[in-house]
Amino acid sequence: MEARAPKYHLVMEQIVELIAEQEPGSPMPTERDLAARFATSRTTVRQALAALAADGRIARTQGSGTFVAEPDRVYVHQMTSYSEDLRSQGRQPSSRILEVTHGRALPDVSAALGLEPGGRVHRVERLRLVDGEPLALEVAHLPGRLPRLRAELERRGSLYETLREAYGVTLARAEDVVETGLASPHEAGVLGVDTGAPMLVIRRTAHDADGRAVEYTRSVFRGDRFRFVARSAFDGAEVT
Amino acid sequence: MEARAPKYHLVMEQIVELIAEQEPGSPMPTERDLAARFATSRTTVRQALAALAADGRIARTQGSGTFVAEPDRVYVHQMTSYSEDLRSQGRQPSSRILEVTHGRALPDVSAALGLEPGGRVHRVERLRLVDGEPLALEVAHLPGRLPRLRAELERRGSLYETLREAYGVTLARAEDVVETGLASPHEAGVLGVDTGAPMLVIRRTAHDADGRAVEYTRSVFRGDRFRFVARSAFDGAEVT
DNA sequence: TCAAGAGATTGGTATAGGCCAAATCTGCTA
DNA sequence: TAGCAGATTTGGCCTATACCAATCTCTTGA
Repeated sequence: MEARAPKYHLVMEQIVELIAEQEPGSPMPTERDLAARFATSRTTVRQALAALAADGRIARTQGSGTFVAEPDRVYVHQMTSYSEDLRSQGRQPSSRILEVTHGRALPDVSAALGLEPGGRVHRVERLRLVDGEPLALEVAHLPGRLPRLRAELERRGSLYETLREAYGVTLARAEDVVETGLASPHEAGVLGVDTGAPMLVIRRTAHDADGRAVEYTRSVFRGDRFRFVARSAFDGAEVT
Repeated sequence: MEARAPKYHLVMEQIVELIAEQEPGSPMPTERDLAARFATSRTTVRQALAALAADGRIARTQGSGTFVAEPDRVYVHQMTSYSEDLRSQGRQPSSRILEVTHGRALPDVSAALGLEPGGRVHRVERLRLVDGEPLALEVAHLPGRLPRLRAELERRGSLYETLREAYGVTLARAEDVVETGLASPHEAGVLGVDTGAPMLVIRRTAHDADGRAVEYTRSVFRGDRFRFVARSAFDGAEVT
């Protein structure tokens, strides 16, 4: 039942010991040095380093080197306002609109929004930052007529505020499905992570008070930094 | 801003097209065949296949081959009983006790439970299965005196039921922190996934009505199958 | 005919090395 | 002294190959 540990995992553990007493920011030996030190190939070292990077324990910069890192965790509580939540942690949230389009919905989107296949939706792609650093890439899909959406959104910043004030759309309830994903090249590029890095994906479907689906949003958070916090009062629920 | 897509990502997309019309269970070309077909190295093909396996779209068996798979998703709602939730989805949940120990808590555990460093805790390691297939590895840490814990737990199956009925411990509220993780060799072995496969990790801290921490549990779910669902009523919360 | 063993096939892991891209350093010139 | 160009360093990506482990198929013997 006990799986044999691959060599790169052992190397990873050795690297953890190596950096245990190092201050965040301090440089580590190069990949080539680590390979010589651990008498292994550079590829094996790279696998070990990738796993540590996925956990935010090291930061790797091409051309510069690999550095010990303190995981800079961001916690977001489900029931609270994202921005207020971050501010209460002393963080500075901001966001940037990357693209706003209007076109046919892909099958998963139209299904989530209860549209007929190929129905038209507005698509808003935003980058979410904390203290100026990218944290998440969010693509919202919104059905219905939303004239001048980009301008209205740029004026207010908040998508929900925009929906409510500019279009009379008020959200009543939402369902978040949390899962893992691997960063696509596009996501990797805008978030400053590697393609294939583990990400925390949240797919939200929100409905208004009449039960109409008014939003389907897929958000991809950096797995090394983001933590989703859900609280519950007990009724015997045993999630685990 | 657009990152160059690594070759393995392109190969992955080609493989997706290749299997788009295939039935789940149907065999795919071998790694060596795919490498020849896409004029690339087997290592690059393997990277592409690993990404698809992480999403549950293919199943890889050493010595046998690689097969198209239908992601067999399991959805668990935060506010409901795990077992009842699964049964309502027509699934058959079960669990198996792997190990029950009593010893010194590691620093993260003692911190989570508000114990002094090295304080003693009971540790219960369980495998969670759905329809006979491993889904999660769960390690619960429980403070206090819990005599004959293993026997009591084996009698009842449910940890919370055991705590309540055998030890008078009733949980009042819990906080779940959801994050990504990579499967350790141990986790990989018991869950039947590869070391390093992306996992959804839920760390739960539960308190009783007096605010005492009575449980700290880390659960590691297969990222290719497990989805954590959280619902909220709106108060302007904008998680994404 | 069935079971066991041998051989073939296929995925799993690792090595050695090459080449490219990003960052940094060094040296030269204005 | 500052800026720029070139060289160097270091991480990022890929190739070719070898070997091992798990599974499947075929052959042989009882």
